[in-house]
Amino acid sequence: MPKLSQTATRKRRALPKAERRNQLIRATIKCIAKKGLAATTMADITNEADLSVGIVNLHFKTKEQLLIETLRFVADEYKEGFDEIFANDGMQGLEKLKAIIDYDFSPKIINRNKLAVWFAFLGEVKARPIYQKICAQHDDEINREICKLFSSLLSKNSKRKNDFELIASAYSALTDGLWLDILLSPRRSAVEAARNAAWQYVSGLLD
Amino acid sequence: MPKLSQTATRKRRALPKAERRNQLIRATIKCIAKKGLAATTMADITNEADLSVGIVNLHFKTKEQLLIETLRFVADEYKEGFDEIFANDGMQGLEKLKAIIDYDFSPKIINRNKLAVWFAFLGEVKARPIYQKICAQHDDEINREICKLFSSLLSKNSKRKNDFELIASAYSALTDGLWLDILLSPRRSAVEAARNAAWQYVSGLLD
DNA sequence: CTACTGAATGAATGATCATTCATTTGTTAA
DNA sequence: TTAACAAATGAATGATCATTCATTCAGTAG
Repeated sequence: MPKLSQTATRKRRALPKAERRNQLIRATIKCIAKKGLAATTMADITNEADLSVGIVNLHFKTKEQLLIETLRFVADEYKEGFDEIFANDGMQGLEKLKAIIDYDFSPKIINRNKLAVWFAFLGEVKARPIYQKICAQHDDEINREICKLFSSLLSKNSKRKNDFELIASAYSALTDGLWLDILLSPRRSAVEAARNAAWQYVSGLLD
Repeated sequence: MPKLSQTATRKRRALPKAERRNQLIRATIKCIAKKGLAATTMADITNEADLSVGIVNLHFKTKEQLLIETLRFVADEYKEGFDEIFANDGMQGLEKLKAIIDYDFSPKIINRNKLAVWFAFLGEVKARPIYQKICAQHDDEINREICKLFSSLLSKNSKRKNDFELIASAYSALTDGLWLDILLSPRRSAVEAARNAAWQYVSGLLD
């Protein structure tokens, strides 16, 4: 029986592969947030994780692979929470949209480290098709869901009935832009203001 | 009287300092768009400019300095066009806002190379205060102007009279998000759709 | 034409960094 | 307990890259 946990874990303890990988990914997130994508080295990451330099190449073939899986980790994590809301049949229409907005500006998502990682990778997208692919995959699915949601919400509104695609993409863009805002100016008030701005946009559409 | 100009410029021709600097900045923009911020080397830049490796350190002290001035170049260029519109007293209120939207999605601004550069630097902002400072400076001024504009536009609308700050920041975030969208998915239709989305947001506020 | 100035060059340098792999050590099955 | 395995280590390696600076050369003044 291994007694892991708090108690002065000795060095060199072997961990299940999945755990080590997660540990390294978490360290990578911290490093990218602290030093930027361009400047984080393997040594930074393994120091942060308190492990030896060779370990990344053991669990991920290369640095590039670790970076890719780090991006995937952040993207998947967002998507999971999103899917959970969408799969909840207890909520309908406006209620569901409200839940999405709450989620998008909840502490789980508005974590400056993860925002920094997300935008660090986005910044390289034009040059690295693989990053683009990872980001685009989720974006497409999310956009489809948001589109459906607005389509049903607006079906009764004769004036905006047919604009739901435009509105859905504006909504997504607004969210991205507000996240960027929060990353750029981390005032305490920014998150609340951003949530209000998103909500105001939505409620403005529905009256 | 020096006779510079067109005629079959031989190699090694000395150029006014400002011209060389611009040439190097333009080359840097191309390289960042092509290879990403993390991967562009001095050699890439000087190759692109068809000059020797030593020249960056001659005209800019360091690579970092060149990068900073490249960011400033892109930021200043946007700001200049923006200021021109705002300084034009021939336009008022809604007309001015329309001009801003047209500008924000005009070919001059929607240039994928420059968008790529812009977001590449934004992606490093959390780690590099100097980039953050350059971006924030313009953003603040622009936000103030947009705020004033919405304030006057909404003054007659009793329902939204007091929301102009929230609306202004939502508008700016929307624009950023739409730019990011265009960078990520360079469909031909994206620019038109983005302009429409921005315009729809604004017109929705005013009725 | 000659001498002078300073812009431009690019080979050389030294620093940084990802990756490798022989060795060490923890874990587990027998 | 021991043998076999697998995880982890970190010194060594080689590649990449920013920066330097002695040299070359274009342009200009005398």
